Amino acid sequence: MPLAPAVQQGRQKDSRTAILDAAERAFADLGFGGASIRAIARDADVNQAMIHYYYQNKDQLFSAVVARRSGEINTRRNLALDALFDGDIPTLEVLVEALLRPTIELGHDNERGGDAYARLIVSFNNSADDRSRRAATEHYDPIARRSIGAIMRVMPELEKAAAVRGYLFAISVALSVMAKTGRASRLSDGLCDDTDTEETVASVVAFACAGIRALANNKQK
Amino acid sequence: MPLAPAVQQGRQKDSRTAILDAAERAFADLGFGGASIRAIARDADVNQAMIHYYYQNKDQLFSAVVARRSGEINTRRNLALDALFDGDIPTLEVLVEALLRPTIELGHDNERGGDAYARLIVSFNNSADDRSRRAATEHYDPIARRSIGAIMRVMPELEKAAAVRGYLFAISVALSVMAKTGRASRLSDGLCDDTDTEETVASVVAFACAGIRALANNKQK
DNA sequence: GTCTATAGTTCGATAGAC
DNA sequence: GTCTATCGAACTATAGAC
Repeated sequence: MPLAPAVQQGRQKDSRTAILDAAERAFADLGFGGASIRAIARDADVNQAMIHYYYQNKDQLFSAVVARRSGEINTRRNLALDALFDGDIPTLEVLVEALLRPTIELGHDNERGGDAYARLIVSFNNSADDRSRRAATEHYDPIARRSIGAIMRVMPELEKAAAVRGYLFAISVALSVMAKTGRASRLSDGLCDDTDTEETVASVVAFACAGIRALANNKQK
Repeated sequence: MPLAPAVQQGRQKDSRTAILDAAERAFADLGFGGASIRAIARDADVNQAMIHYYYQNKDQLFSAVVARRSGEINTRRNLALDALFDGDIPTLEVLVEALLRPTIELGHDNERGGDAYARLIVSFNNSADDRSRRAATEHYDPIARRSIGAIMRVMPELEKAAAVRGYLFAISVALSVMAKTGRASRLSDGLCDDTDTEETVASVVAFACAGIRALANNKQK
């Protein structure tokens, strides 16, 4: 009796996500160049040739890893922005929390491997090679533009250059918090462990909002 | 007539720094795993075997790259801290600027290759592999502890956990500014190019100080 | 879809001549 | 110190059987 198509499809999907999960960890921990398809296949418990069958080559595998996560973050952010601006203009705190929460929560979701993607996004967000630039531009520039526009609506006195800076500064803080691996607790001798998601969100939001307001007062040029 | 020792020594030193410069660019652009000793040797215009002769292996070459820059930053930061606390307690703005300026200025010093090191430091500061952790712990934890202590002296009402967070947030903003490669100007349609070092320092300092003060008001736990 | 086998590169590191 | 030559291992990607 041949395998039912449903079962085959189920196994396909499992293999595909197992590959993405393993690739995400590998790219995050070893970088694109340091990660090897062989090791990813071993980690995902699939045959090496399957990775080429599903994703053709290493570059497209990398793209698939980024696309999966950015899609989720962008969807959540866009929904939050839609909801925020359908009535009164929200406060800066509410807006910034809506922007940063999806990112920080994903980074704290270790069960789903969010910690690995956190390190990965920090890496390509700060790298200058073509592959990294493409990932950032393609997957994150549109939502960045919309977010900057939202900040300017909430704080009309902020010049555009300051709003861009404020957004980038806030995101960099949120990303580094996502990717931090024991550095906070090491430096504080265990006093500050960053495990508590709500406490982390509150700290980052407070820090970023005060910073953005300071950029409004601190006249540039 | 044999070569004079002075000439030989001069060439040695040039080769060593040429290797470090090329390695810094390679590690920053391609990651540790993606960089190859062969390509570094080609870029530095030295024989491949010379890299092993001077630095034994890839890991020790990486260490040497990090040590060269961190030594400079740490020296400048320690001198600044010594000077700041020999009389009255400085303001938070003065302290934060003293902490961040060496880092930001190095990142803007493209002629000396500081932009490459900027990307490199962001990379290992946010990575979880042993090599990156070792680089961060060994070269930057001591000055980080001293800096956190200084922040607490300037703001006695700040709890230690908040001071640690404030320091890490401020550093992450400064580092991401160093490493940013056209993203600010792309998102602002050229309005904000981050070429002006003084303007950048002023923005980051204003943002970070306001953020740290907000952490003091925002009672944790 | 799944696998083996392998072609074709490139890598880090070393040995040894000069 | 500087170089060539090379070993042995790892890599990406593909061809082709089932």
